[in-house]
Amino acid sequence: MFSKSCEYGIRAVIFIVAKSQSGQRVGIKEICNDVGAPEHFTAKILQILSRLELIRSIKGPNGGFYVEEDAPPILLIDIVRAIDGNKLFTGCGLGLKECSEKKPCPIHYEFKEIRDALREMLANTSIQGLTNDLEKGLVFLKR
Amino acid sequence: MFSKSCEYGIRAVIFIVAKSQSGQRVGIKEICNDVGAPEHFTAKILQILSRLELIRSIKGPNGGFYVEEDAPPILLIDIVRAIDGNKLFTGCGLGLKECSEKKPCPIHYEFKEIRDALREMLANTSIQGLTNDLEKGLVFLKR
DNA sequence: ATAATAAAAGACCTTTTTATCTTTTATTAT
DNA sequence: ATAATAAAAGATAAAAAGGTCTTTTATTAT
Repeated sequence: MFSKSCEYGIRAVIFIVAKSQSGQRVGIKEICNDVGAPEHFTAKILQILSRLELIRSIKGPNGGFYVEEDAPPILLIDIVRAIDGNKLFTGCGLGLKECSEKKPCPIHYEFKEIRDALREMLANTSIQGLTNDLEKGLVFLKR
Repeated sequence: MFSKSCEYGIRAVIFIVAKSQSGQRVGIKEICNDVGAPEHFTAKILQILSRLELIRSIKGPNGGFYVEEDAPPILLIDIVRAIDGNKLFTGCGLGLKECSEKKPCPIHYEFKEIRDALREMLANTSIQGLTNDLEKGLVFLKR
């Protein structure tokens, strides 16, 4: 469904947000250890998110990744869009270049429903909301 | 969402079923022309479906691909399973190896809903049902 | 039997994705 | 200023997905 990049990205951001809520910055090493992701690969993904200012980073000692206290919630869809683009939400289910209400592919309407439900879900789910369960140990990020 | 293989496979089978309904067999060339798919690549996909007996093929002059009149409906999920496997229906949204009700990832439940809806849709949609709209020109397979 | 046709199979190539290793840049503490 | 730290950036490599080309096998019509 999502690319590896996106999976790592989401997992990393969940971890970063969780740590930020207790006021800590986290280094890429710790992130990748705790989230089970390849370090340099994930670093690049976080760079993208950092450039888009979805997350923040600071270099040097005591540096690391974090999100600001008063930052608006990060939505899953923000991360997916940033990393995988929005072909997932707009592309044809059968891979046709031209596929629309006017010239639909055979599964256009069936597929649209699923896609819309997915987009809705991603647009309504904030990372901040997910970290609660994580801290309660109800939910896991590794393995 | 689906792999290219799967997209080509579905498109090809829709075309084959449509032709079969008017009693014609179709060669791989005609299929790929009409469906806009790479020939040899698609041929291999159809071989897989043929081995699984989702579709039939006959070699030699007047040969080609077809489905039998009285064959049970081919469901989208049959094709997806045959080509992409069922990771789409069982895999974790965040790519965790271990992710279940007992040890859920942070988006386990949200993701499950979408995935189930997708599976349901694929399990309830038959190729035979899709070809009607195709013949009526309501729906398209190329471009 | 022979030639023609069409799928099956195999070898190979290209592109994209995923992953690693190295160097550079920015920041901090000493 | 210097050394240490940590992200950013760049180069390279491995793996997977996507795609092409050639040969083989089965079938049919002549």
